Amino acid sequence: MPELPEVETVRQTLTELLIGRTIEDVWVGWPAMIKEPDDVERFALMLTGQTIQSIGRKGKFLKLYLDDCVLVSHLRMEGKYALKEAGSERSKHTHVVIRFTDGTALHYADVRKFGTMHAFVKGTEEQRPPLSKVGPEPVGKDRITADELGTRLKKTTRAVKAALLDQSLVAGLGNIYVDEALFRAGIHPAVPAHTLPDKLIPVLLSAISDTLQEAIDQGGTSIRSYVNGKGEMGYFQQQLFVYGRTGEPCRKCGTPISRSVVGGRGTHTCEVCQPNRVNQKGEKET
DNA sequence: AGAGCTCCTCGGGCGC
DNA sequence: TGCGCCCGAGGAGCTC
Repeated sequence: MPELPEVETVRQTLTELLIGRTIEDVWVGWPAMIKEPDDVERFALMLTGQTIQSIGRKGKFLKLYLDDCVLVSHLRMEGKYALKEAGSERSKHTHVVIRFTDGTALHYADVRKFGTMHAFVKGTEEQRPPLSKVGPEPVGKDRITADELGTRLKKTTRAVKAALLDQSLVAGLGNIYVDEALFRAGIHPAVPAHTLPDKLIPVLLSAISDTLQEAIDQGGTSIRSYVNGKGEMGYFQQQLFVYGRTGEPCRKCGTPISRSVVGGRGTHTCEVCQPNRVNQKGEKET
């Protein structure tokens, strides 16, 4: 499932593959995934004749910059891009095909049909949803500061995991990396965000940033079906501490990894390495 | 503010 | 063993 590191890897591979290609026409087989403009014909018309200039990313959104417009794409659970020869057969789950003038075509496939695409006139995209709602980046030179992260976490009583999954609080974390980052920080996912001690905030930010950057360096995590724009798998799944390791020994202390539900999401923890402060006070059982 | 529902398909687990 | 059913997986937008 693509989170920030997978989207960043896709951004890098699509950059290699697509820059300079000019769109001949656009086929849409599942109109519901086109969110802007609301008319699919106009969506296709906006892209036709445009040349891909560069590809950016904001949180988990890809931004394909064309001459006059920007294509904003979210892969959600299982969205995938692949560059093919013109005339290549569409798979059962291919919902958008962008044909280029040079005889190649970009296929977008998505088994669950959860992915979305928006096309905006260039320059308006950051002011409009969905990009206007995306919070600060957790990696890179412009990443959120520990002070800012602390301020934001103080404002909510939700479980820290639920808060970190909120893309408007901080961008890019999904279910895999939030569990991994909280393990590395030694913080239990169910701890209410506003109760986190100040001294733990920089520890948490480093854990988030390091986890995501290491995953980017490994080409992402291939848990279900993720591949980058070239069809290659990632390797970070080999470094996971807790995600998907229910019952297996903790890599730090040997305690079996537990599974619970926090904020409605399957959650993986080492109950020894990640003490639940609420439990320690005896106020609430997990 | 935040919990709960919705979208969607597949595959795993279960019962017979 | 084989078939068919049900439910869980989950990001983000929506409602209440």
